[in-house]
Amino acid sequence: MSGDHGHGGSQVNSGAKGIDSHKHKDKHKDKEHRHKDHKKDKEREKIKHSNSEHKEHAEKKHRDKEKLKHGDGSADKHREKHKEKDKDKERRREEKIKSSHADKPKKEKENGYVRNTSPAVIKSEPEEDNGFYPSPENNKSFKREYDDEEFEYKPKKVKTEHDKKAKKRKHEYEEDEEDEDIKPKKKTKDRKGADGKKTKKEEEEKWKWWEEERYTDGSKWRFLEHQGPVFAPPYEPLPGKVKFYFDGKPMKLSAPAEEVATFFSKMLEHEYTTKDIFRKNFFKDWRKEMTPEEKSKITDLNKCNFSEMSEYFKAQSEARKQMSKEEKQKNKEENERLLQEYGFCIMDKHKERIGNFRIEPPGLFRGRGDHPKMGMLKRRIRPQDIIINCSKDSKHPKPPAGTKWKEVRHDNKVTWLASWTENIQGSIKYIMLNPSSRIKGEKDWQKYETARRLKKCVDRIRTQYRDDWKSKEMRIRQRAVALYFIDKLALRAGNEKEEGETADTVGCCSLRVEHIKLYPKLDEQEYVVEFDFLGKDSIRYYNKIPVEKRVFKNLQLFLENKQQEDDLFDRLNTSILNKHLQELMDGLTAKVFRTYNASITLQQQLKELSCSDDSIPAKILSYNRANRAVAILCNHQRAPPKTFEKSMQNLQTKIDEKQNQLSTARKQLKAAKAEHKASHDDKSKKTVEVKRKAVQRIEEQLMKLQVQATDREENKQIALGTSKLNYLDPRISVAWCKKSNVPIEKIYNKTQREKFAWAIDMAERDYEF
DNA sequence: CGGATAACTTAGGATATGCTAA
DNA sequence: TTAGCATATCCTAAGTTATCCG
Repeated sequence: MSGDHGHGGSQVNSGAKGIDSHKHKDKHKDKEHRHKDHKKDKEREKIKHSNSEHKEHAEKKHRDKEKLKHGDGSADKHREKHKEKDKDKERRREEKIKSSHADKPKKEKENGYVRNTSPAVIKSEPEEDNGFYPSPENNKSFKREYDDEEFEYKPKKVKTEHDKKAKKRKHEYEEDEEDEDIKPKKKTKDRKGADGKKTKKEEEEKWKWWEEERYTDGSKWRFLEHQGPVFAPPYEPLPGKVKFYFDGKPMKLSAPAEEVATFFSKMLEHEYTTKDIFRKNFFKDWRKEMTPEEKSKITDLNKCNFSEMSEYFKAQSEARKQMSKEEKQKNKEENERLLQEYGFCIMDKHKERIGNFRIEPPGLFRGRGDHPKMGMLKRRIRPQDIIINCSKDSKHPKPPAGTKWKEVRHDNKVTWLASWTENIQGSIKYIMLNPSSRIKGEKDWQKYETARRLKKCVDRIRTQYRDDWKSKEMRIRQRAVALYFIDKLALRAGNEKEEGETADTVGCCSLRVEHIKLYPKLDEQEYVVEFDFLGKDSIRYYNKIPVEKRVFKNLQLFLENKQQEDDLFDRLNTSILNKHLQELMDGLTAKVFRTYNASITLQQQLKELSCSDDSIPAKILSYNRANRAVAILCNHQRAPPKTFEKSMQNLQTKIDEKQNQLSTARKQLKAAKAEHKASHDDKSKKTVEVKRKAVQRIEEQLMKLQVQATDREENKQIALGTSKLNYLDPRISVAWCKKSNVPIEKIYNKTQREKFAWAIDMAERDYEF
């Protein structure tokens, strides 16, 4: 059954990224489309969905698209609408908060692997909701018990007393409280100074959240205190000597206009400042910042000369590089101070690192790929734009002097500390914790547990979707073929996107006719499908893959009577797909397949490639190759580093040198041997040994270099980081390290070890995904 | 029920840091 | 000691998914 599902790597023939990755650009030239029409279209589509024939459906969709090309360019309407929406949002949010206390959890989703939560228990919750479900079968163990096979865990006894205390303690969570949770820290403190190895001790005593019980009521924390975000530094006007010229004449700009001009000048080197859309968007937004006089004068971007500004910033960054050691040190210390002050929060008695405590500075928006909004002004975020989230009983962060927060709320059903609405897409941005935090780690762990549950039923699911290829219902067939692609090719789900708001990219469900080509016969193979589309981040996915006859026939059917720009799966979207998946397995969604296939591939490949008597570098090469197979499967590409050729050359030079060294050493060894044969004395014997050792050492070094070269070459266009960080169950890697006697540091750097601390701590050598 | 959207994960490139060889 | 490069970290855009709401 699963024979069809090897993800060895060769099947993915990734196309070159970069230059050609944005080639689909002019497809939907006229992107000036309007909300209103769109709405109507959607309404019409509703009806369609329920009863129209497939053929009609496709045609209609197409017609609708055509229609979209004649809009009234109602940008203002659009904006107005946005405002109203914003107000609406806020109102809803308020209501939500108010009612959130009454809200009982609907589903015990928070712990995907906690499956046996009984409703009876929910009802019997005490008034003072402490967030844990009392477990009937209490265990005395301090460790959270989890069973790899069953994905259950039994919470230890709830300590209500403990929790009340926490509330009383309010602002004082000094480490010297008698609380058992923080005792270890106290010990550390005591030892400081007296013990030279204090940092090591501290690390040993890091909090093991994975040995504690989790919240099962949907709350994310009990107590949250932080300092609020760090704002972008205010704009510093240019020195008078740095001038901007319009139409050859110097012109002093007002501060707001000047600031926006500097954004542009800093990007002058980049190719995209030459792009029409970029320039158009920039100029439009820039003019909004100008005084009426400026506006009337500066009428044409082409007559603007930013070069002095550009030179000035180049010089500045050069100067920064040339800074003396002391200055650099000073900078570093300042950064460290900021980090210490704002980079941490207290969540439930533990100090946790914040991921992004700095507010995004203003600048020009650069979307990826062919983005219709590139060049627009990303406005400066002020305190009155920020919503703070913290617990009621915490010391609330202070807004900068003379300012106010937009709102301070206390919503413990979410994990963010602060949020604001960004002005380009109107989406919300958040300040959240670092991946090493409990709240992120638990979620990550849970993600892999869900994937492991998929492992257990994937055969059943595969059987089913193969069966569904034969369904008499079009929607079922489409669903089944899409799922097959998601499973076999690790495609993303592919939500619909609003045209004109973002780059034109697709995933599985949003594939269009133009993205695939069918070849009944290609070279030696039958039933080949060629994929060519831009996926997330406008990274090109290019792949030719033989599929089963039935899939092929279905695809032909789906394509009937459709235009290039019609949806391949016109009866499917991510919502339908995920609903179906949910029925197949609790917690199953499209992306779980990516996680599952990535992790299982790593495990398989490691088994296949590893050789126990390889040297460490060779083992690491094997690991990287296994990792690479996953990266190729998931299409994690990167632009070849600018210095790639050079660095390869350097490495080759080193190899050549090493080879010379080796032959010299070998000659010397030979000579020494001859010498020894002649004289048979102790001294010459020793020399032989020394020389032999030298040869061995150089051989090893050479091998290491060669391995490194291979690795680097193979990695030219492949990014390993994304899969390592997001798709590969870290316990597989940890177990492999233990089995292979490879130090974990060779696989995970410091940050990664912090993120995966839970896995490093709990996975044994025999761990199986 | 479907569209909108809040919340959160995943993503590649840019920039900073720090190590090594000259 | 420092330039040059490799690696780590930062940054924030772009996805997915569940839920909300009319």
